[in-house]
Amino acid sequence: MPTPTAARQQSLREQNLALVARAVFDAPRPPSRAAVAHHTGLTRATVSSLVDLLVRAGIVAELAPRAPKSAGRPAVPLVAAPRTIVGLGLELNVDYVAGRVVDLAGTTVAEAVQPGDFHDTDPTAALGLVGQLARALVTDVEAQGMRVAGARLALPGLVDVRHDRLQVAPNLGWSTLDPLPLLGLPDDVPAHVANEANLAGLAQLRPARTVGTVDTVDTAHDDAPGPGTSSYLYVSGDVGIGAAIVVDGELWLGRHGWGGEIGHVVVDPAGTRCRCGATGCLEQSAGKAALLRAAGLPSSSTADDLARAADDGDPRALAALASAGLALGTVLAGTINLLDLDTVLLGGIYAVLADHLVPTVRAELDARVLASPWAPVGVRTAPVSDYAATTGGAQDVLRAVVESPSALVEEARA
Amino acid sequence: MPTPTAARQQSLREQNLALVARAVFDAPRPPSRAAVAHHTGLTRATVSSLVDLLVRAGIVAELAPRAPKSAGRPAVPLVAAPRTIVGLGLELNVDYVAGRVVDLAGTTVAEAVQPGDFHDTDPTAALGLVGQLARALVTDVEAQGMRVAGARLALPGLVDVRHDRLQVAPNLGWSTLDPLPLLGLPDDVPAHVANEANLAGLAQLRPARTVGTVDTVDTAHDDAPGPGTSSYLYVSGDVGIGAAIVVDGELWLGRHGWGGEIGHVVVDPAGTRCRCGATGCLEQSAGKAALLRAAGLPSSSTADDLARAADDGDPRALAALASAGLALGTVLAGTINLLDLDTVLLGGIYAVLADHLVPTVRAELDARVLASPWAPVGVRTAPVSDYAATTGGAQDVLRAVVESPSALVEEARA
DNA sequence: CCGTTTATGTTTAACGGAACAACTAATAGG
DNA sequence: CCTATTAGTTGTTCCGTTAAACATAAACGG
Repeated sequence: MPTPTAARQQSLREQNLALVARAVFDAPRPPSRAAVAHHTGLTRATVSSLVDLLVRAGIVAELAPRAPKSAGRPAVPLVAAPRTIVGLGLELNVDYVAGRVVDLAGTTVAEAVQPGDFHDTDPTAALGLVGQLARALVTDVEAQGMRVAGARLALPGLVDVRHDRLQVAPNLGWSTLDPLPLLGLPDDVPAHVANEANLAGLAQLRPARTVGTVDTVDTAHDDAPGPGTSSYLYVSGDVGIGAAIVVDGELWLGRHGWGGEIGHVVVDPAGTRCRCGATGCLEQSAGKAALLRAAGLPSSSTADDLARAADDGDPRALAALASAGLALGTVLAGTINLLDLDTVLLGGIYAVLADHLVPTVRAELDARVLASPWAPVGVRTAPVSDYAATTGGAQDVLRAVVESPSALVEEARA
Repeated sequence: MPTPTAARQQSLREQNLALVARAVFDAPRPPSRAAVAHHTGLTRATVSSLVDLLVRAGIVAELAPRAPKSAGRPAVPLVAAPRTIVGLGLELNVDYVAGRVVDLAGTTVAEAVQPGDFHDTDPTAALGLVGQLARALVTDVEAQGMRVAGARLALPGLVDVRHDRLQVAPNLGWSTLDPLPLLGLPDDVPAHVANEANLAGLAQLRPARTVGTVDTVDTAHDDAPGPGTSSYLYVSGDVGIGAAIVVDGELWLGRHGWGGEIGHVVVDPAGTRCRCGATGCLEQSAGKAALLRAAGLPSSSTADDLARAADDGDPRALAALASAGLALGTVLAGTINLLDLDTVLLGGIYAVLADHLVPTVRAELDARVLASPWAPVGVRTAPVSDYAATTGGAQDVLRAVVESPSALVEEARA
């Protein structure tokens, strides 16, 4: 929701700074100032002036000129500045806490994971642990001269993004909680809370090009949603089932940030009772627990165990996956009928089980989506999977930086 | 999606013109230039200059100064200009064609309805009839000195808004069709096609204050969604079931404009076969035909007949409504879980049957919406009902005018 | 009755930012 | 070495907003 407010000269700067930054960030290869000018419609003069500001603010960096291949003055390639401004993504989930620091180039510059079992534990202790991990990451990267522009804490539950409050997290057994103060983050790191599946969905937008602490050659992901498909539905299966609705690169949050609770969409009104109090929720048909139970596996098994059983031809495993795929496909079809999205990305345990689920899901979508004859819905495995919410959280911080660079630009000028 | 483009000085004008126009249009009472300045954050000088342009373009009008009650120079009240720029909403439905002309003040200045049965008729003839009706309306209001800024044609089917094409309209028996050329509208009236339920949903945003061709005293609707609830889900029941997802006053269209097809969301995968080819669609549980059949009424009956039967205590009618309400509530709950909206408006036959449906729907929402303990979902009757899509279409035209007034402003200056 | 107060609306100069055009820079190719 | 070509910079102009002074029109209060 673009807050309708008075547009001043400064707004032009703001908007054009963001425009230029996006042009540099989204270009397939490092563009010159002239290329940016051509792409944005701004004049070369204006672009030069804006790029200078972005460079001084540490948002954009110049590369050494490439050996020129054609006539004319060689261009100065521009890239997203590496290791200057970074975002911090944090995640507290049922069986681990994790943090990841990502820079503007999309590189993970630091990360930390700590396994645990946080079901029914004390929120103060668990969030204190996240805070400890986060502070360690912050001091680490700040010692390397980077600046942490903000933090996002991903939680598996209903999160009121307006007030940064957790309403309820059934899988943690928590409710009504203000998590941020418990983290003890430095005051100059503005933090927000978000839903885990939402942030994980956001991470799919720009699959990291380089991973690790050393810059390496770009390894473009093949099955990454390329530019143009910046609208999709990301579905993440685990204990619960969450989703992210991403439209034109922006997350759908709804009025409070409670959007995407696909796990509690009804499959069968007469179905089994769900922890949420209702009956026949998707979670009861295609959640991890339901899957393992139907496959006859112990509840401590992993999605990999189930995948192996299915690969080995275990009939119960295959039946469980067929049934879950049907339920998932039914709900996805309804969602697509409502929202007219053209791509579904499967994440979490569904990414692991994709081989067995995708055919069923795809068939169900083809049969039930009214518009599928004219625009078939694509079903793919999500390109980013491990601790995706931390990546998404960090990227969300950086997105905010790129969308309104003037704060940093102003600061750099002083 | 705000197309990211270079911001020039002119963009400031554009944006601030729209800002001022909205401020005038949305104010509870005619505001002065100073009030607009205060509300928008612009200076009085800038507002004056912008208002002058809007007045000259025929978008805003000055009223005679009210007798002042307090000290200071009396204010000049500003209002949306009546009877200058108007929008034309057209609708072709199964049993009628209709057209409505609405001005910027929200007043219907001309309308025409012609009953008929267009099921399985020739599209060329039916659309020709709409065109005839439309041209008559245009010449009528143009003779009165008004200017038709554009037209919207509402159709009950899948409409590709990008290409103004009708993909399929099951209830009309039509498919793959470019309707606009068949209307024969004047070239200076830019027209677009849209889904009927989508436009009807848009009409709920600003219930018309005055109806008829003579300006009368404002009759504010009590159950109108006041300002602040410009986000809601509108559901329209008829032969088919359509919906409009309205967020912050804007319609959710999806990638192609096929959003809101709630009628084909699955209620019961094992249910009866639907015309769309799938099974157990909501339309088969809560559509008009299903309702009448379950109530034991002839298929030619109206919603009013059913309402009367229920009022009289007819057990079959009551059972039919209970069952439909359950199905509707289930699907709405899933929708709210996905989208986190806080209001549902019932339109079409559901408005007529509201007394019998609302309790069931509300109970289902309370039980199945995960977030309902923290933000109960409101269920209300849609304030605009008769030929709502024509009103919504006309308003959509005018919305476009207000959002980018510079075209008209430029023209007025020449 | 007339100055004072108060609020509305208009005029003026100044400022900030983008466009435009002319310029310099750096290279390939003949 | 000269020309064509492309990249980036510099100074000017134009445009829209702001800020502040000014004009206008009423109520208020002696």
